[in-house]
Amino acid sequence: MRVIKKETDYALRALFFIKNNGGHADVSKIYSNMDIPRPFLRRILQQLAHAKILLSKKGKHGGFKFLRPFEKITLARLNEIFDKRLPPGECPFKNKVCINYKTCVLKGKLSKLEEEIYKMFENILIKDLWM
Amino acid sequence: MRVIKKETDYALRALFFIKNNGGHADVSKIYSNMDIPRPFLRRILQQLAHAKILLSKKGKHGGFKFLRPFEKITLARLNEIFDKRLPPGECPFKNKVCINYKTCVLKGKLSKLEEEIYKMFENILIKDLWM
DNA sequence: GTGATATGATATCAAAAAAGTATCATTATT
DNA sequence: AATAATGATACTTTTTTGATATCATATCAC
Ligand code: FES
Ligand code: FES
Repeated sequence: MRVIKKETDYALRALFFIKNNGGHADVSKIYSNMDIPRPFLRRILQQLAHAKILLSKKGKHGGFKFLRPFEKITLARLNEIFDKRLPPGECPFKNKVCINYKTCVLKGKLSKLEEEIYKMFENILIKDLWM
Repeated sequence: MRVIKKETDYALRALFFIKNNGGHADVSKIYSNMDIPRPFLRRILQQLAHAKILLSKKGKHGGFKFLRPFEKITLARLNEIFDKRLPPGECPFKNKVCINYKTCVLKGKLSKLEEEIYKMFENILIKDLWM
């Protein structure tokens, strides 16, 4: 079972590096210190900036830093950047599975299950995954 | 996020059908009543038999029936047939991610997370997903 | 025992998702 | 204006999932 995907994992590591680098680093710095494919890392950092976890700055002496204190970032928050959640009650299978979509109760139960997993993730701070 | 895969879903439905069919059915019967690709369904039933959820019988008047009462079958039990669990403490990524496998604590935390999800699954009876 | 009928085992193929790459545009510093 | 960083985004490769096909084996009716 794959709990999180590699993007989430890489993000976790990159954030850890930034924290240890005084809260600021650029792609080159992170890349030269960790075994993450550079263009992939770049895209991940961009997504973190997009998600307002990091703040990016272009040009010389640019790079990434935390937009807000990292202590409160949860796994849920990080994970949903890279592993999109279904809208509640939506069928996780590209239809055609249930005979009747309208009367199907399973899709609700499955999305409730995802909900519960996310609740679990809400209680996990990424800083605790670093230790 | 994909909580269960299609195989698990199909298995769930097939078992539901068998239950409603008096606890016994063969592939043709199930196939003609549900929208599951026949050879795929066949393989899934074989796996259920292998996992001792169903008992199979070959030849004329053969088919599948529950080996034990279905009431106690959990989602955990069903899911792990189709979505193999990592051995505890094992890295979910094909190595090369952590600088030092031996000192990595993350892999343990991730496998603990899977553990917790499974605990959740242990408390879900498949019969409750049918209702 | 033989033929029909069901599953067992397993190899292969196709589609989708995840992982990884490449490129050009834009902005900040000097 | 030149340089050095990220932004945006399209593309390719690899892996996983979903689906198929085939032959072997067991059971039953006759
Ligand atoms: S409609 Fe998708 S599970 Fe029922
Ligand atoms: S070795 Fe895989 S997560 Fe650390």
